[in-house]
Amino acid sequence: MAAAARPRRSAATRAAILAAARDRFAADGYERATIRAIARDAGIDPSMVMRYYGNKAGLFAAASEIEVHAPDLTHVPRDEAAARLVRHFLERWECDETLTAMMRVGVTNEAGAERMRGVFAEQIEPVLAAVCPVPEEAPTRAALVASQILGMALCRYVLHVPPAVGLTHDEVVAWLAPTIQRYLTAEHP
Amino acid sequence: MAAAARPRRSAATRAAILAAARDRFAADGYERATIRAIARDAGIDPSMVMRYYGNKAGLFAAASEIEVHAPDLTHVPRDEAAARLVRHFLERWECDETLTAMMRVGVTNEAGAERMRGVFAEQIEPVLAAVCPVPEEAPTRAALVASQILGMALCRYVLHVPPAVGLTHDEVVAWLAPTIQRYLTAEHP
DNA sequence: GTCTATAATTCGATAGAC
DNA sequence: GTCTATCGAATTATAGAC
Repeated sequence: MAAAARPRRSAATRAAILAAARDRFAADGYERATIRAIARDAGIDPSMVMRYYGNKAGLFAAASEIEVHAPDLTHVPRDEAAARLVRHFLERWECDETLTAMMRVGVTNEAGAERMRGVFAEQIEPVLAAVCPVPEEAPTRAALVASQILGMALCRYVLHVPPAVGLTHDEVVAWLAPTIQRYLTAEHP
Repeated sequence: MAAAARPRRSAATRAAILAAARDRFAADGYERATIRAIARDAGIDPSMVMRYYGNKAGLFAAASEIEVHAPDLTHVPRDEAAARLVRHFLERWECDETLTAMMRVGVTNEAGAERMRGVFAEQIEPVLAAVCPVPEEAPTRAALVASQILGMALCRYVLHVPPAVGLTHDEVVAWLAPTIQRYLTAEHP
């Protein structure tokens, strides 16, 4: 018991804070998610949040690190790329509420919007550019793809529009994939 | 000087409050748009807002009365309906910031989300149902249409994703209309 | 490393004078 | 009909004890 005698729980505490922050930001958005509530959820004192993350903005920045993990489409048959993409985002969205948090904050907070633009530019655009016939059209095509995928996520996971919620994964894929496919590879209209 | 002697400015004040509220809700969302700031913009005292609208929720309810004015599609050639719809919403969105306010609030506030679902059910669904071949498919098709239109509005007017902002009206219509047209009338996949 | 206590703001809402 | 004054509650953030 020389070195690790006293349990240093800082790592665990940090993780608990982050998890609670993601929950709260996802559920309430930036303004209504209070440090106090996050600390209560994490079972620690509000001042610990400040100690570890400086301030509320810093906490959000840490809690909203997004890894979209967009699938590599270069080795997918061209006519299956869109379906693969749609299914990926459905599953991604449903297993990680950070995406909902990012949406909630991105809509009401300029820093959040900037973060979403960053995710788009660094994680979405490059993946789609890899399968885009004309490179200089990639940003536009990626924005179109994003508009449809984010729009479905908005209706389904944030606004809870009943007919959008009621669709199965297969139905969403069947409806959206042809759209995405066209945005990806169809001739510029 | 019997009846209307003293200038009763209540109507003008009410209108000024509403206009300022729409601005603030659109710019800041529900939580950050304060009654004090709205009153300052309107050039009156904060207590007037309370007097006229009871509380903040009442003010938002009044400020977010939405009339989408979706065009009647029953007399439009079937293959032009989608383009008409897309162009209508582009123009509508750019001339009335209430729509942006509704989006900002709908994403972070349950009352706002309920209002958006109401607009969808009462103003969007019926218009699309009128041109939907199979009536019972109307809600699903309307939700798909909404997902694409709201998604583009989100990227373009709220998140300001550069490639989405850079598109002209004609380009947006050219890209989105075939999508909407398929959601409206194509055979259920 | 954790918590108590509190400073400094800011907000929604109310009471009442004019 | 409009404004002044203010209450009570909630927030972020800090200082410091243990």
